[in-house]
Amino acid sequence: MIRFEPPPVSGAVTAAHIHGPLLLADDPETAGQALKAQGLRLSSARRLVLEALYAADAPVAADEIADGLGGRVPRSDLASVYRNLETLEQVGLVRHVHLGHGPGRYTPAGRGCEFLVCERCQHVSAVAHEQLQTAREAIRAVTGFEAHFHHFPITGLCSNCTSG
Amino acid sequence: MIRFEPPPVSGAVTAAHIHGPLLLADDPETAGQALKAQGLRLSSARRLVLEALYAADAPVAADEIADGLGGRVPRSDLASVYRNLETLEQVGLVRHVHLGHGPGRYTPAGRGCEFLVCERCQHVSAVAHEQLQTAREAIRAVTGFEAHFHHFPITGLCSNCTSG
DNA sequence: TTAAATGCAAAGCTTTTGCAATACT
DNA sequence: AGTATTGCAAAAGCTTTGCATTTAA
Repeated sequence: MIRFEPPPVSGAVTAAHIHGPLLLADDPETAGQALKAQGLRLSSARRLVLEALYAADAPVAADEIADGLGGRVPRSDLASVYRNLETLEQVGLVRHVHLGHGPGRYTPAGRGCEFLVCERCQHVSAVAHEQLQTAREAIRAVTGFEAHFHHFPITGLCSNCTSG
Repeated sequence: MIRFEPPPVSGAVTAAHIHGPLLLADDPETAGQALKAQGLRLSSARRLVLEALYAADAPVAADEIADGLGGRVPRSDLASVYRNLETLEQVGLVRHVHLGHGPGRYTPAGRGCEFLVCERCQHVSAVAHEQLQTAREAIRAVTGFEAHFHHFPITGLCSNCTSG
């Protein structure tokens, strides 16, 4: 295994994000209570972000939340959305992923799934965390690395695109 | 396995990049000849980008190339660097990856390695393509998905950070 | 009451695009 | 000679920051 030092030059890779313990909340209300339990305020802007995250059936971008998710929730200020997403992520209620180029996407944390993105058809699917256990062990055996598959998806070809 | 449609809303995930066949060139000169063999011109700006890519020992960002890699090669225009990196990638001579937040990073293609990034210490390491074969098979068995691990790194904890 | 959070505006960073001038073949 | 490519400048897309005002506790 080749080892690189962390990229040396300007614009070096920054900490992707800090993984604290994740909080499992099944709905915006529970998540809101968890927020308060952390000593943070549950403002209407935050409630709104939580509602949007739980209303969506897939990870959403900040500007989609600010735009009110196409009418499903009230619109709000983009900068506040970003700030609140960051706060929620620090507290462990929200997780943010990159599914390709374009904006980062946010989703409630604690749901224990990882994403697969097809390079050919761009289809995004999700696998339960445990389903990747064998793969994780294989990687660990060979590299000593404990793979999480959080934050970035596994890219490749979906079953449709390999068989076709 | 849960399936999502491709994210529906504005700013949808865009094609990460198109994987044509990769070209293996061991040095900038060979790569340059491969370029010409494709009917493309080998300009001095392109030569420069190739030199920078091969001079670096890890994937580099476009602006680092434009800045002359800290004096190791002549400086050049950032927009042209981006355009040339895209051209080189289309031809299969260059591959571009994301190792974290911050700018994308570029590296000669055809070297057959994938990247591991530690979430705790941000250390970047590279594994030979074949070393991940077992992991790929495990993923395929469970999900039907053919994992490539190109483009995005595997994130998690390096052996240093798990044992510590 | 008062510190935390908001909303607006402006800036920052990465990447793309338009276009007249240049240089590769 | 003719066209691909360049270099500059400007814009576009995503995210962060400053600051006066509002609001949750």
